[in-house]
Amino acid sequence: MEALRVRIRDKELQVERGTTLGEVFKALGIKDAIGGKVGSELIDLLTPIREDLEVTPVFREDPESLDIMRHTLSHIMAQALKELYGYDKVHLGVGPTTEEGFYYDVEVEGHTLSAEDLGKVEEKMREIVKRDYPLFRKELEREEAVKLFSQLGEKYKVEIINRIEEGETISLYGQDGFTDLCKGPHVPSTGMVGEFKLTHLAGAYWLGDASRPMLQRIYGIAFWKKEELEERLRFYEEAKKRDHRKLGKELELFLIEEEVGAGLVLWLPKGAMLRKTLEDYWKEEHIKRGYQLVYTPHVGNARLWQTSGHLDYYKPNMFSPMEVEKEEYFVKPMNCPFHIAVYKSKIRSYRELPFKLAELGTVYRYEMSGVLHGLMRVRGFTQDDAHIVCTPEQVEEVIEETLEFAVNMLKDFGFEDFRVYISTKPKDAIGSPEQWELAEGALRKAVEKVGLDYEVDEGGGAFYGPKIDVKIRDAIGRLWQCSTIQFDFNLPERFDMEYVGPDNRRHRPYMVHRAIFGSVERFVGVLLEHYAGLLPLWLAPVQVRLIPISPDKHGAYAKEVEAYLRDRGIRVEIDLREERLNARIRDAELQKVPYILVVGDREVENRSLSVRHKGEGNLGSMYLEDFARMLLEKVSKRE
RNA sequence: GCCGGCGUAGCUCAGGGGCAGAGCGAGGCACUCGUAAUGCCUAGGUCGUGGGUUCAAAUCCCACCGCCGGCUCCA
Repeated sequence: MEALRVRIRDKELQVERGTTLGEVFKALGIKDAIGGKVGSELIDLLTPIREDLEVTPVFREDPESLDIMRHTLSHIMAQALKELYGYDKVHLGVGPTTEEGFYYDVEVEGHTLSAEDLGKVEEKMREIVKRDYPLFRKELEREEAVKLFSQLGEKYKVEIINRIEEGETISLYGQDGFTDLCKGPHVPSTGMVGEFKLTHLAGAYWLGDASRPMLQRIYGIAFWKKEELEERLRFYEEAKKRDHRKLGKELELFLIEEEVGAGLVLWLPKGAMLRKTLEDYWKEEHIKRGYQLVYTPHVGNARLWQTSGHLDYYKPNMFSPMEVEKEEYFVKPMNCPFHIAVYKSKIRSYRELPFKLAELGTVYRYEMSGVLHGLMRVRGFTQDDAHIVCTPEQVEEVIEETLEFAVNMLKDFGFEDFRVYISTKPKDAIGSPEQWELAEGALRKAVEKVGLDYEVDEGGGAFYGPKIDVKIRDAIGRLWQCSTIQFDFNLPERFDMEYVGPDNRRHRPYMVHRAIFGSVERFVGVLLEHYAGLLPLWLAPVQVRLIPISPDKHGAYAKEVEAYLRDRGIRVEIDLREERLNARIRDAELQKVPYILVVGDREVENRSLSVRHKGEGNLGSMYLEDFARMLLEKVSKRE
């Protein structure tokens, strides 16, 4: 019998081939291990040892243990479904773990699962957990496996088996009367799982392929500790409270309605004010940094979109054309062809480069109905777009400046935590290797110089050039894609863009597209969720709400205060309703207005204000002039 | 686009073959009030749209539109 060596920490053990990891741990007196790690690969206690190994035990404290336990829960869920709806009726797809739990894609013959079923399934799962069935693991030859799963009626599993590569082990896991094709790892018995809850139900194409059948996906979340599970559920509640669609309605910021059209946004007065503040700031910053602002049309001749290549590659996302004087026109899905037309309006010298054009350009894209989502995913949106045309020598500096600009602007909106992704050359790319090398090098150097960590998505770039994406982390930890800096080796060729160099010859420039917010609509959505609707003073559509205690007696003074503040650019609203003071304060609080000014006899007499701040509460009395000065100071500092 | 759920007053929602409801909001009246909801009265709905079943449809069935959760897509 062949002896194998297993190293665990400082211990080494000689074992027979086929001994399981669980047996090894037991022999070494290692208790409570959930599984083991070999390199970066997780194995479980049921896994037989076939070669010399160095194993690190995984305990409940280790984050990897969650993955093992969650995986078993997805099997327990599958068994529960089979027991409830019949072993021959439930056909299993895939059942992997997720970042916070697990799911299983299933098809239940003759029954469509609905939300009410989740409770039943959960109950059955708890039963299986309580019975504490031991799990078994088996290995099979391909033919045997195909035969077994064909007999079980598991058509999707058979398909998976046929996709497993030659030479790979085909393993089964199961408990009680349940067997599943599975790579593992698992906990050794159904009683060893943590706290869980089934959360929701959704459709999912088999293998993510729209031409394949649609299965039902049941999602669950799972943690070792009840508190962790509850914390996660609270997180969902919190996210729900911050939902920008809900806040947009409550704060009267925007409206999306059927009568106008799906995915088309109406900005209500308060939302429009917020947007204006944001856009004014954006424009000022761009002018400061040497960008030139332009305005371009909403539609363009088909020939333009032919030249740009959009009609060849992007047409499914474009709104249908309209005919104008026997020619086709398209509503723009992007601004680039127009900006290029601006660039090409005269011969450009190298002395003009880098040439930076910027526009808050509203584009329209035909998005599939199922993906629309509040302001985050719409059919008409405003890109904070810019195109930078430069020489090869300038590329590095341009990218660095652009990235630094983007990050600083996002910081001004209160975002501190950024994730940067660089996407490099894909297989079917255009452009020369030198171009790609220069561009990718510039992207890396820029990120490093700005001092950000980054991940590289090898081969994840567009065919026409590499890019940097910046994601921001919001107040409750979610990541949102915002900025993009994208090289384009395609359009300069297609549009035959040129500049005259110091050698008096014509050269092809480099061009980058870039956006900082990405889309103004989406960015406003992210801001609302980040701040839970309580926007910073400089962005708040209404900064001050004035409440005269008696509109009759104190209304005149309140109007005077209103005019004084408005003259100084402060966004102020006055509440003259014949309502109780408390009621009006409550309304202002619910509208999340940063400052509430109460004026009554005392204030009228000494020309002061009683100041109440959202969050800090009653701040006491201030003179009007002092208050205005303080407010303007805070606004200018973007507090 | 696909799967499932949902669509009732401006908003949040109840009702589920037999008279269309509540709270908030809106308008009116009274109260004249000092830091998170004063009371009373009134108006407001083709029950998403169209078709069908039925003596009778908000309610049951079909189609469409929209929304929600996902899948997919995002050169």
